[in-house]
Formats: sequence, C-alpha cells, structure tokens
Amino acid sequence: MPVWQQIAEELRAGITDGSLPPGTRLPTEADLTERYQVARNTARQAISALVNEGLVIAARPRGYFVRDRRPLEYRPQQEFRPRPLSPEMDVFLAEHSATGREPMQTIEVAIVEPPTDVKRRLRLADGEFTVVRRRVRYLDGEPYNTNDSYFPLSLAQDSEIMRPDDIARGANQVLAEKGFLQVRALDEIYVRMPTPIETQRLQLGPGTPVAYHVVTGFTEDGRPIRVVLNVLPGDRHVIAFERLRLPSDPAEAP
Amino acid sequence: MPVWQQIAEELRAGITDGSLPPGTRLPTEADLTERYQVARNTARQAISALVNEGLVIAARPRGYFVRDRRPLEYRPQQEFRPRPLSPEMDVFLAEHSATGREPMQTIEVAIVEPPTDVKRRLRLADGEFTVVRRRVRYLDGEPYNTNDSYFPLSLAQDSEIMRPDDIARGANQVLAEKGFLQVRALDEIYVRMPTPIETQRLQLGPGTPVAYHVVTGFTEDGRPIRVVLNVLPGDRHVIAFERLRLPSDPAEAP
DNA sequence: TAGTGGTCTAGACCACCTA
DNA sequence: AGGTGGTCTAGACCACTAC
Repeated sequence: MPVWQQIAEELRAGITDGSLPPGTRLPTEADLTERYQVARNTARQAISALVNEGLVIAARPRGYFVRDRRPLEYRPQQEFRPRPLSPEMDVFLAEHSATGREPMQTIEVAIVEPPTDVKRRLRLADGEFTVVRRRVRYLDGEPYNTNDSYFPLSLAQDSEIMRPDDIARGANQVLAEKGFLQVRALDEIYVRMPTPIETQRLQLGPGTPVAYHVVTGFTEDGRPIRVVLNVLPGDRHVIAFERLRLPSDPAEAP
Repeated sequence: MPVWQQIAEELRAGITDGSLPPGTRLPTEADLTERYQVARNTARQAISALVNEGLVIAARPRGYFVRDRRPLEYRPQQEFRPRPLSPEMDVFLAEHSATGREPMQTIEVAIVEPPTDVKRRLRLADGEFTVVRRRVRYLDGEPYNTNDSYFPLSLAQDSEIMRPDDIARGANQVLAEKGFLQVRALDEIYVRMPTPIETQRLQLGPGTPVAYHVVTGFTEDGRPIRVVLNVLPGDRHVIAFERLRLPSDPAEAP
C-alpha cells in the first residue's frame, strides 16, 4: 500500500472510531511530513483523499478539521400531504420556521427553452417554451438545496406562477384551479458528484456528492404538467418517504 | 483561476458538450504537460479532479478515458407490487433475467449483534441478536449493489430466512406466514462517498458516490420487523418511485 | 505578521500492461 | 520493450486570515 494511503488510513480510522471527533484539528501538513518522514506532497495527497471523501475540511490558515455532518430530512411526499398553511408562506418556509431554523429562499422566474431532459418529460415539441421558477433555499444562511420547477408556458401563462414571489397555496393548487389537477408524480433520484455550477450555487465543499431529484407531475389523463429538478447536497439531507401496502398488493418482499 | 482548474475545465467542457464522447481517450499527461507548458504534476492535478468527479477513468497503461455511465432503474416500490414469479428465483433475479442481462447474487447468512442504526430501528435491547442476510448482486459479472437484510432473531429463527439460498416468494411472505405481515415501509436515502469497505465490495472507481438506502418494515400494529441496508453505486442506478394522490389529500404542491 | 494551506516546478524511480 | 500512469522528493512562491 502506498505511503499516502497508509497515512490517510490512520487518520480515517481515527475519525471513524471517534478518537478524532468532529471539529478536531488534524495535524498540519508540516506535522505529517515530519512524523512520517515524507515529502510534503505525500502528506498532502493523504489529506486530500480525506477531503475528497468529505471527511475533512480545509480551513485555511487554521488547518484541517474533521467535518461535522448533520443531515436534514427531505420528504418528497409532503406534496401530497395536508400541511399547516401560513398565509404568504410556501411549504419550505412554513415547514422549517417551526423547527427554529431561519429559512430563506431566492426566487427567479424566466421563460426559457427547456433543457432536453425537461423537454422529454413534458413531451414538448421543438421550440415550445416553458416557465421556470428557480429557487435557492437557505437555512440559517446556508444554502440548503436548489429547486427548479418547469411548467409548459401554455399552462403557467398569466398565473401567479409567473410572479417571482412565494405561492402560499402552492403552484399545484394554481394549476388545479385552471383545471389541471396533479394526481400522480414520478420521482427519479440520481446520485453523482456536482457540476462546477452546482458547487458554486450551493457552496459545496469538495467531496460532497449530490442527489439529483427529478419529479414529473401528471394529471388524471396522464398529461405531464410539471417537472421539478432538485439538487440536494448529500451532506445536508436525508431523503425520506413512506410506502403503504395497498389492499391489492400481495404480501411479498425482496 | 489556477492553471490546473483551467485545464480541467477545458476537458470537462469537451466531455459534457459531446466533443469527447464516452470511451474517448484523453490526452496523456505528457501531452498536457507540453500543450499547456506546465509541470507534469499540474497536468495530473487537472486530470485527477476529473477522476474524482467520476467523469474519467484511468486505464493504465493505455491512458485516461472518458467514462461511460448508464444507470439502471432501481425501484423501492416493487416490494408492494405484483410480480411474475419464477420458481426458485427471487425478485432481483427474476426482474433482470428478463432484460437480457446476466444476474447473479451471493448470499451469506449470519447471526450477529446488529449495528447501532439497525438496533435503533428494530427497537432492540442490548444483547438481542439479529439474523442478517447479506447479498451482493451482480449484473453481467459487475457488482450492482449490496443488500443486507436484518431480522430479529426471534422472528427469523427456524425459517427459510436462515438458509443461504434464494427465497423465491420473498422473505416478507415468510414473515407473513408466521403472522407478521408488513404493511408499511419507511425509506431513508443518504447520499455520501463510499467507505473503503464499500469501495472494495462493490469495486467502485474513485469519484463514485453511493446512495445508502435504509428500509424499515412495519406490521399493522407498528412493530418493526425488518431493516434493509442497501448500498447503491451512483453510477449504476436511478432510484425511481411513484406517488399517487390519495382521495384525502388536498390539491397542493411546493 | 507569522503560519497555514494552495499552487507549481523539475526531477526521479517504479509497476504494469499492451503491442 | 516501451510507454503509461502511480508514487515520491525537494524545493519555491503565493494568498489568505487569525492573532
């Protein structure tokens, strides 16, 4: 095993077995260089592996620190659940103001030609446009996730969806009032490393993967009316949902 | 912007815009060293960033190659769905043999003291034991995911669950026949970089995050009877599920 | 302003696989 | 056998920020 991996392994062991609890300062590069009698680059390579795994964070010039991770719950299902409504406050804001954290979101609305994955899911023809509501959500000033909702222009036009404000009753309610009630949603979750743009928008540290959560909403007759692209930093979320056995289901499992 | 990031950015752009399609060979380190007039380590740092992002793979000594990624569908919901049963074949095997891929799994059964997260979810006291069925699933010879199912020893004892074989009708059916019908499941999905053990067990390349999918199954009266820990490599899966609007739900959305 | 990590250079030797 | 990436050394200068 290469020297740098041995060094990394010793530090990793300390982190996982609790002898280096979150917040602990790691030895400096100079310390490691001397302790293991290696070149500085070798010590750096060891630490950089830990940084890439998301275990350690560099806080220049104070040194490297063991990272503290405490994910939040993220429930795709809340969409179909009753919720306490505060006037002028949407789901995200309402949910988290209860837990004592300071929620905030930026909203930006634009009319755009949709990206290909959105286009396909909304079954749009070439040249058809969409309305996109781009939101970045913050909790206690830290970016929490991004949420880009796409609607066919024909459905969203001249509705509250076009206004860059919170929609307290939710965009789906707006669509429902126009005759498009969403009764089914398809969720897809991809797990990958972030793009540089996502890294910037969400202020991600190195070694932080993201969940890319795509929701497609359908009406009763199977028409897609809404696609949401969520980007959830892995170190800040647990995705949770619940499944109930339907009366028609057999009693089986993998 | 540091030189190595500029180099990485140019290569990344080529990969994402399609001018460097999957399978393409990247310039060698020597090429980059000369083209950008930098030291070899600088070129290496650029490429290593791409490797860490999972975009590129090193195939020594042939060079670096643009990675090909084609995820498979993973549906937690299949558990509550009717499925075509082939005798002696469990869900995983039955599902994928249809698609022309070669499924295979290794099964290992053990009686263990459960890890703390399992213990908590099964509400076990100290010293209580569990039966764990550890499976590694392969498709066309490549590891696909791991699936460790934990059952309270008292429930699984003296049942087929203890035998290291496929259970064609599913472990849940076995439990149901003993009077423990699972009617509800709680899913939690964590996104993170793999541990070294997971890296080894799933033969993960660098820069491959995993989804850690925990399922807790409950009976009608809320007793937890089963915890499943799935580890899904991000480059090999899409997690997909569907949500239906219940009659009692309001017509709302985030 | 001292000390930290961030970047970069210029060399060296090695293991491994493909041709 | 030759070329590839993998590892490592020994230096250098810089930017940032806590003190």
